[in-house]
Amino acid sequence: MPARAAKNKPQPAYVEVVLPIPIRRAFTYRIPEPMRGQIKLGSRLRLPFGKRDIIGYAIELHDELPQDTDVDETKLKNVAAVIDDEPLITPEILKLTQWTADYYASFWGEMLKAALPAGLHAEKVRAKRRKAVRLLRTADALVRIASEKPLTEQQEFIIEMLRTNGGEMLFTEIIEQADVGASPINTLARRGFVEVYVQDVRRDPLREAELPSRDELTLNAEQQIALDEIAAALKKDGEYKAFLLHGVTGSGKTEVYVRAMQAALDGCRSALMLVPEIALTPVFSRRLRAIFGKEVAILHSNLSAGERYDEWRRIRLGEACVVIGTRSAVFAPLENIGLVIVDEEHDASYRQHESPFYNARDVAVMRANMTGAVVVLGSATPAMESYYNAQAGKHGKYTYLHLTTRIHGRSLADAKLIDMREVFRAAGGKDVALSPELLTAIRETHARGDQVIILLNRRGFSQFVLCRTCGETIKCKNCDITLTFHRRENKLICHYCSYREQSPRVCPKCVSEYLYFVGEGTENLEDQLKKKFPSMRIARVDRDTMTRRGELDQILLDFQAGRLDMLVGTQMIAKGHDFPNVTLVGVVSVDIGLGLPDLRSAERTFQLITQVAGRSGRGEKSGRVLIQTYYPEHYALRHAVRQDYKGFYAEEIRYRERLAYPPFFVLASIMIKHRDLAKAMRNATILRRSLDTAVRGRAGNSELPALRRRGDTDSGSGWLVDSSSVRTLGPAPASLSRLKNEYRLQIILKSQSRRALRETLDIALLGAESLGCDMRSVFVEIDPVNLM
DNA sequence: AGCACGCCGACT
DNA sequence: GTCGGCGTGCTC
Repeated sequence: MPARAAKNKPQPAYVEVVLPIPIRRAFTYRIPEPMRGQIKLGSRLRLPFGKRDIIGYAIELHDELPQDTDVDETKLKNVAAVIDDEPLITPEILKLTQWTADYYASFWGEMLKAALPAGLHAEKVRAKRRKAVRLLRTADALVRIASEKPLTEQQEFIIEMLRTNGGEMLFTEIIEQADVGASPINTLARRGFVEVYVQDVRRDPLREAELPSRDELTLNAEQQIALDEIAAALKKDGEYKAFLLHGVTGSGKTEVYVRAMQAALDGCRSALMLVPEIALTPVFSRRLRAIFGKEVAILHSNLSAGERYDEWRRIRLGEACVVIGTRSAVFAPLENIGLVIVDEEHDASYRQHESPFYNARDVAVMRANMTGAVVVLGSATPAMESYYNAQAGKHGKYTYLHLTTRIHGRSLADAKLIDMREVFRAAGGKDVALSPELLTAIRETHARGDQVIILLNRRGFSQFVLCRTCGETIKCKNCDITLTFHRRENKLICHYCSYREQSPRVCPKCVSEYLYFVGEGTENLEDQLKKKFPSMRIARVDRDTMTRRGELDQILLDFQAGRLDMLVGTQMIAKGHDFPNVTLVGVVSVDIGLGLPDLRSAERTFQLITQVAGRSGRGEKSGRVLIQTYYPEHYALRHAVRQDYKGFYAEEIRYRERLAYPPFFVLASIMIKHRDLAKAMRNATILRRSLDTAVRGRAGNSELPALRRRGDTDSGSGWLVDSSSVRTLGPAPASLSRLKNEYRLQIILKSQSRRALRETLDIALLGAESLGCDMRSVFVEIDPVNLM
C-alpha cells in the first residue's frame, strides 16, 4: 500500500466505472494522485480502454481495493482525465439510470450516455443562422446552359436534389445527403444556378399562427376535482402518489397539467412533463413559454445539438424548473421534483426501440417514486396496464381521475363503420381504396369550406408487386417481407432495411408480363385524391415526406391556418393537434394492423381510431368520422366507433387474461440474430437450455411457493403455477424471421412476477455465455411489443 | 461496441 | 506468393 500523508482524510484511490458499451460489468481504475478528490460519483472520466480512449462514468469510489475483488492491482490502468469539474450526472440520475438499466436488462453505461444530451461535445460555434441554397433556374434554362458547358455529375445531382426538395435546402443538408463537398455547390453558385444565402435557422413558424385563445381559463367541475386531488397530493411534500388522468379527447387535460405544474412551482418544487414525440409542436411550446417564461426548458427532438445542450444546462444549473420534453427528458437533471406528468401515456413513442431499451412512461413513474413526487399519467385512451393499475382494489396502484365532458360542451364526433367487403362487392370485385360514401362526404365537407383528415396505415396499405401468372411476390433480398412499390421513384423499397431495386417489368421468377401492383400506398392515395378533387389543396404527411426539419410543423401550421384543405397521412396526424375546422376524418384501412403478430394490435387500433376521431369537430362545428374496414365486427372497431373505452377495456382485458398476457403476466423477449441460420439456432438452443436450468434452479430454491390453480384462465393446458414461476416459449422464428440479412429467432419468457423473470433471465444469460453462446447475437427486451 | 489476432480466397 | 475477408476474444 502506498504511503499517504496521514493527516489528511484518505482520498479515494480507486474508482469503479461503467462504460457506454454493451458490457454488464463495471471496471476498476486507479486514480492518479493529483486527481484524487476531484472525482465524484457520476463524474465523466476519460479512460484508456484496450487500445482506445473511452468515456466512462464513476459509479463507486474506494480508498482501497476491495478484498473480495478478483482484479489484479498490477493490471489496473489510471484514469486519464476528469472531464467535468462538477459531475453532469446527479446522484438522483445515477440511481435512476441504474434502476432503469436493471429493470430493462439493459446496460447502465449506455443508459447514462442516453441520459445526457446528445452532442455534449457540439462545437460552441452554434450557428443561429445557417447558409442555405436556393435553386435559381428552371429546368428548361438548365438544359440550355448546361449544353454550353456540361455540369459535372455531382452538380447535376445537387440540382436534382434541390428540385425534389422544393428548390431550397440548407447548405449542410446538401453536403450530407448528396455526400459532396462544399465546392460543387459554390461552383454552381458562381455560375448562377443556385444562390447561397444566410437564413435564420430558427425561423419562427409561429409567426403566422394565431396563439391559442385564452378563454379556457376557468376549469369545469371535473377538471377542478382532478386538479384539487393532484394539488392535495402535492401538498404532502415528499410523498409519492400516482394518478391516471383519463380524459376523453377535448376534455381539457392540458389545462389541468398546466395548473398542476403551477401548483408544484407554488410549493417551490420543480415539474417535469413528458409528451409524445409528435406532440411537442411550436404552438404548444410557445404557450408554455408564455405561461412559465424563462423557467421552462424545452427538450425538443428537433433542437440542434447545441440548442439541446443549452436547455439541458439551464436545467442542470437550476435556471429552469419546468421541463417539457420527449422520451429522454425523463432523465433531465431537475432537482427537487414535485410533479411528473406523462401526457398521452399510452403513446408508443415513449418506448426506446434500440439499446438501451426503456419505456419513459415507466421510468417516469419510478422517478416520482424514488423522489417522493406526484406523477400524473394522462390519456384519452389509457394503456391497458395503466387502466388496470387504476382499478380500485388490490391493483389500485394509481388513483383514477376521470374527465368525461368535452370543454365547451362539444359533442363527440359522429362515427360510422363502412364495410369494405360490401363496397368491394358493389364495385364488381374491383379493388377500391375509397368508398363512394367517403368520397361523397369529402365533397360535402369541402363544399362547406371545412377541412378533411384522411388517416391510413402505411404498413398494411403499401403497394407490393404480385405476379398474376405464378403468384410470386417480390421480396427483399435481406428481409422476409415483400418490397413496397414507390411510384415516384419507380422503385421497390424495403421498409425495414431500405434496400431498393428498380421495379421489374416482368416477373423475375416466371418472366410473365402480368405483374399486378396491389394496394394503395399513401403516395398513391394522395394522387387518387388529387385527381378526384382537383380543387382541393392536399398535403401528405408520413415518414418519407417528413425528413426535413420543421417541414411537418410547416404543414400542420398551413393546415391550421386554412391554407390546406386536406391532410393525408399516417399515425403522425392522429395525435394532439387542434384543428377547429376539421369536420371529417376518414380512416382508410388501419385495421390491417389487427392481423399483425402483436399482442397490442387491438389496443393500438382502438387507440388510433379513438385519437383520430377526436380530431373531428373540435371547433364549434360537430364532426364526422368514417372508418373503412374489412372487419366491421371486430371489437376494437366496434368500441372505437362508440368511443367506448370501458367497453373495449372489458373485452380486451379478458383476452389478455386468457392468453396470460400483460398486465397479468410480465413478458420478456430474447431475440437471437445471426446471418447464419445454423449459428442462430445453436445460440438459441444453448439459451433455451440455460433458461431451463435457471428456471429449475430457481424453483428448487424458492421457499414453498404457494401453488395456485390457474386452469380457468389459461385456455386449455390448465397448467399449475406458483406466482413466481417462469415459462419459456421457443425458440421460434420471430415475426420477421429474416431482417437486414439476419435470421431472427425469438424466445419468450412469461411470469407473473417481474422479479422472478428478471432473476431467471440474469442467471440464464450468464449461464448461456459460459456454455459458449455468442452473446453478441442476443438482444433482450422487457415488456416487448412484438411477439411471434 | 471497437479493435486485435488469426485463418482461407482473388490479385500485384 | 501477399491483401483482405470476418469469426473469436478481450478490454480494468
